[in-house]
Amino acid sequence: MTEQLKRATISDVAEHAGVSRAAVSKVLRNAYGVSPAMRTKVEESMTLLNYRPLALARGMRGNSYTLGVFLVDLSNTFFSVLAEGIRDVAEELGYQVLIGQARQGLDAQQKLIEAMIDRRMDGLVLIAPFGPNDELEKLGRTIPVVVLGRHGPAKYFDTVASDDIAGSALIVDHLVSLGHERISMLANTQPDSEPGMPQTVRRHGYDLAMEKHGLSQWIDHVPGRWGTESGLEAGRSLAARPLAQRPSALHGGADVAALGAYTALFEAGIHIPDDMSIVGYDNIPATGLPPIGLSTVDQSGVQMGRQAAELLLSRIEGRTESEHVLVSPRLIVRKTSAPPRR
Amino acid sequence: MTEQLKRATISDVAEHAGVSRAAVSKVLRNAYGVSPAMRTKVEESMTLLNYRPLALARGMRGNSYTLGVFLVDLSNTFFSVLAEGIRDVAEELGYQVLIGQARQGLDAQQKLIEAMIDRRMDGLVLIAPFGPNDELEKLGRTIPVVVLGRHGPAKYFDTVASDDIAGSALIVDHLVSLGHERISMLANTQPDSEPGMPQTVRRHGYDLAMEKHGLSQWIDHVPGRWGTESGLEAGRSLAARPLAQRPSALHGGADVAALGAYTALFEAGIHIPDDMSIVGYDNIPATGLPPIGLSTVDQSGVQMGRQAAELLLSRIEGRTESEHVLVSPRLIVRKTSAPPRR
DNA sequence: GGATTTGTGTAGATCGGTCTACGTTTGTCT
DNA sequence: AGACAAACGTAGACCGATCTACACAAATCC
Repeated sequence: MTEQLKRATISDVAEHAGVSRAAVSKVLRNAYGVSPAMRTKVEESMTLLNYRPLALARGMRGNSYTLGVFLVDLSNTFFSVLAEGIRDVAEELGYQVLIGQARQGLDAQQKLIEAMIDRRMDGLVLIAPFGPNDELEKLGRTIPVVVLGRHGPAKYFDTVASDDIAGSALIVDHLVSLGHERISMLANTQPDSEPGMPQTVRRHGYDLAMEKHGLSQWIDHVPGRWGTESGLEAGRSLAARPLAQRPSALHGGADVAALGAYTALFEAGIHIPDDMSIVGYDNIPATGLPPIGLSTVDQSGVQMGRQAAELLLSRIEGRTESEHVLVSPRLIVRKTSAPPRR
Repeated sequence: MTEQLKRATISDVAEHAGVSRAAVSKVLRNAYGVSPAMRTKVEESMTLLNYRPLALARGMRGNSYTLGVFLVDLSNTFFSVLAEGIRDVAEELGYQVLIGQARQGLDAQQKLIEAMIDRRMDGLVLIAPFGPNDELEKLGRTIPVVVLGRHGPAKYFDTVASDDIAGSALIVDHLVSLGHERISMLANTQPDSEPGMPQTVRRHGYDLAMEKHGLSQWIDHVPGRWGTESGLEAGRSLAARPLAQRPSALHGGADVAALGAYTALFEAGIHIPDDMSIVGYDNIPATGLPPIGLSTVDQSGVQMGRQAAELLLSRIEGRTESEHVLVSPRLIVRKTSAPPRR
């Protein structure tokens, strides 16, 4: 049984190359003041000794070369697509992405963010965080932060979001063009909703679009949160309404909720789209399964993830004025939206 | 604009409490040699100064209190359920779980694992890793490792897996009891398959079950990998077969693949379950959507995740003999399995 | 040709914890 | 009472990098 070989440290490399530790460190960081001769000499020793710098130790003074991605819900596959986009960009620049998943609740979120700070991550991407904008501003003054899914403006962090006003308009326009008038929306009415959160903006976009079409009288927010569970409940509550008070079409708010509602309505014998049209939002993979074929709005998650990573890295490099990116959504018509039967 | 307050260090706490840094460290680690008086004194100072130990610095000598979860595919929602189980247990014991997602390929996997080691994680849970068992054994001698989804035996790491032999038998028994004889299986035929991998064991379980029922002549492995893409292709290849060579039922191997096949067959006009029955494996959320209702095998992911975390933590505490846990799967009959039409 | 600048390399402090070794006090046993 | 062990607390090295300050040599300037 061979003894576990001790891994090489920067001192080992320095000794082997016959230079100082500081010199090796410079090579490692591509810092100024290294002659070509020295660089090759050191690099040879590094490969020879199979040296890998200990990211942990680097983090003590310099960068940890680690980015944290904060998520609430790993089972929302849209979020995992975002995470992929982030990873792709980060890896190209030698950063490692580590994902943390928080339990529900503001407390758990705070804990996880602290845990990431305590591990000296160089920056954070927050995907659909809860909580007031103030808190995020405070956080943004402590560590570089990009928030994915919340709209700007913000002073101390960047944002990348889908243009949710436009997205809601796409949905309402589409449904109206099919002949619908009575269009409800699954509105995320979490108690701590803030301006800029997608639920707030999408709801507002829905209101605006309805007004634009002269359908203000039919504006109807079905309360709940955006998750499968809550979508189920919302669907049941719709099914329980007397026929005369039931909408002919539904803006699902988010795919996970829309699919939940779909499920509940289906189980109640309400046929989609004959009895009711449904359009979701996010274009998660499950929406494409053909027996379902949920019409939805696509936000090109990978692209958004890449954008977020680029912003975060440039912020780590020193940029201080905040930037706010809006991505144009795209309507995807499948099988759950059709003219009302009437 | 208030200046960002510097965070308190262990020295600040020590000074405030009028004790040595070593003493504070002892309190922090619940180490031996702390009087009750001293403990309360130190703890008061800690809360007063709002002190949080820097996990990064702790990792330099002691534990980093961080567990790494390695994943290949974040969009496989079964994996995210596992991750939740791991997190729940780890958090109770003061460990933080961070998830790393690798690109496809052995190289990318190796890189990610190294990155986790370089961040001094205290232990790793590998979910469905690629690669030969030897490599994992070598890894297990470097750092505590639990492999989720691969069967034992193994000397230097623990495993938690579904009893895939039993799971495959559940599927075949169920289909046979419905009257099927010609039962094919989507067999994951990745080039680097190793004994102990779920794809290997489930395929073997299928073979055994078919033999048990005297159906050896119908054993049929449809080649591919386990992913939506590959499932689609497999489904198309099945649809392209002349009717006489088409199975009447399909063991999907894994839900993601089964849903892919479902999609392709559906699009080819083959109706499920009238023309063909399909049973998946994993019970991912999408299988429960009512218009689909994929029959499948449940492995209680949260439970498996919890088990894995418990094993990892006990290994970190010093256990050295490996343990291998097998979780009993459970058949879930929904709507995609029915008697053959004939 | 002396002064200044530029390029290259090093010594040693530093980050914020943990750990070992040891000194001091207190308690227990004969 | 003296010997010995247990309990408690501290000093200071240590983990593996980065970073600041500075020394020295070569190149450039007037």
